[in-house]
Amino acid sequence: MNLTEKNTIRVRFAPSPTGYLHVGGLRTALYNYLFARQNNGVFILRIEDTDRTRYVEGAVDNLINTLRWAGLDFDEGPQIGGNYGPYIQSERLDIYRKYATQLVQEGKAYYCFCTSERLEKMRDDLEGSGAFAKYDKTCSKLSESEVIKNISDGNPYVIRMKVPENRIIRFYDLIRNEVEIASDLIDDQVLIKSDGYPTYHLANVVDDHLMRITHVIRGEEWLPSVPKHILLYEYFGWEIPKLAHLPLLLNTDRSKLSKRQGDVAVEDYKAKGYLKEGLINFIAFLGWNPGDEREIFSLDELVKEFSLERVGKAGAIFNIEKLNWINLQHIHQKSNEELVPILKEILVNSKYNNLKLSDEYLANVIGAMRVRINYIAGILEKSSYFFERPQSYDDTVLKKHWKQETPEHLSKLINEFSLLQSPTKEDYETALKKTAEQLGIGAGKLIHPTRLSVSGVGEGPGLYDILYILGKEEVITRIEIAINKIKI
RNA sequence: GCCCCUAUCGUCUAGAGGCCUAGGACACGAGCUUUUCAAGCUUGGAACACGGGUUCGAAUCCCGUUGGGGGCACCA
Repeated sequence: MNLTEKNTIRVRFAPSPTGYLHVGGLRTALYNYLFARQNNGVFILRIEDTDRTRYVEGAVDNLINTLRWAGLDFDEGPQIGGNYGPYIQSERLDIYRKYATQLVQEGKAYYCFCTSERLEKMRDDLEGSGAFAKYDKTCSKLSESEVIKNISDGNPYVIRMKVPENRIIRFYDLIRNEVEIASDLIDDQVLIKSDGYPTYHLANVVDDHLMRITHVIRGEEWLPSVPKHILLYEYFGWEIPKLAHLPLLLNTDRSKLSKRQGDVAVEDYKAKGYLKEGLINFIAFLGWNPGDEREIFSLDELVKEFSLERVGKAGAIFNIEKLNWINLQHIHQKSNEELVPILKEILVNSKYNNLKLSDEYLANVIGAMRVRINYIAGILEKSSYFFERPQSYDDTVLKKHWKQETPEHLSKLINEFSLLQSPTKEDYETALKKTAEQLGIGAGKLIHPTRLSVSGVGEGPGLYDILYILGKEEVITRIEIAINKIKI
């Protein structure tokens, strides 16, 4: 290992594969990524799948795909490997056992044969006494022969770490500065579970050390367990990485961001047609800002500007309206053509999946709707008439703009339209205004009923844009249908 | 219950003792534009949780209170 390698900054994102990538997880991954990239460091993905009961099939691939979609490419991890693998904890069981056994031999950990029933009862008894329900260390007093007998009898066991009494454990956090916690408040943490898998605490410390992690950047929920980790680093004689605990992402009611109160899975936002640029930009600003008034950033710009020093300490509410606005700013920065693939994917997953529409048609639709939406699926929500004929006609618009004489006016308009040869938007406009003039009425008397006829609603892009996109034949057909269907 | 973290407009935040009659953005109101709806532009209202210190001077430092969040598992 040469000097440069030795000083390389190495960070990791270490999710558990319990389903989907949470937006909070995305932000943690993002901050790690930004920190790594701006320091020419290494960004590692490690899968923490030590809880077999929560493992979800396919979750690892899903996690990786979502991370890649967001543009957060990792340098070492599952599928791509690296010098410090394997990067999936369930494939490293022998490593954890080796280190746990070492601690037992050194008297820093011990076998525990207490049943979960006994532990539960113990906690129940302690409850109400006002005390913190800590393990009573019964098994730490077992003699070596008792331990050997238990093991040879096949009694299930865990390995617990010994936590010293009366010690104040101090540590420095890059975001929170000095933090101190009394060791008496820390339980004799289980290191190896009875199923042979390690707990988070052991696996995390061992892997961070073995993978040469220099900075641990993770959610604030881990702050209270840092002392356990510090103790483990001490027991092993390892250097403690720099720590940075990020403020939490919150629901509107200020509780930790969770399902039930809106979408929390990154893939849900992707499915709605939020741009990765928009989501990343928004999420970067939940807890960080550049210190000036700029708000729209690309991933590369974030890499340049990001700094852990500027990360805030208080939790931030995930405010979808701000996301919508930021996403729109990023939509502004894309051409219609660039957005076509996103629209296509949404259509494929919609009830319009059988439609065969040209890229040109879709680009035109995007051009017409792009300032009227916040995410691409909004096009289907607000202008389904580009994909199917109106199923109904808006009642309010009907009452306001559909008069006794309207059908007659529209018939005249259809005649005028039918004369046009491959009409442009301007041709439609000219034809409509000419018809209005001949009828001796204002253009509005034709515009509103025509819009209603072709779209079924009273809002949306300019009428002539809609007519142009739909095409002459379809426009005439739709107006005819409306004349026949609408009775007042 | 105990421990830890945290506290500027409704929301995201700027602010590192005087530049603050607290700035920006989202959202909201008004206007302009537009024979629709948006977008855009202009504009308005809106906050230093409270109480004590320290200091010539505090949103900024200290202490306490209150509020909020997180953690206390053979889950991560």
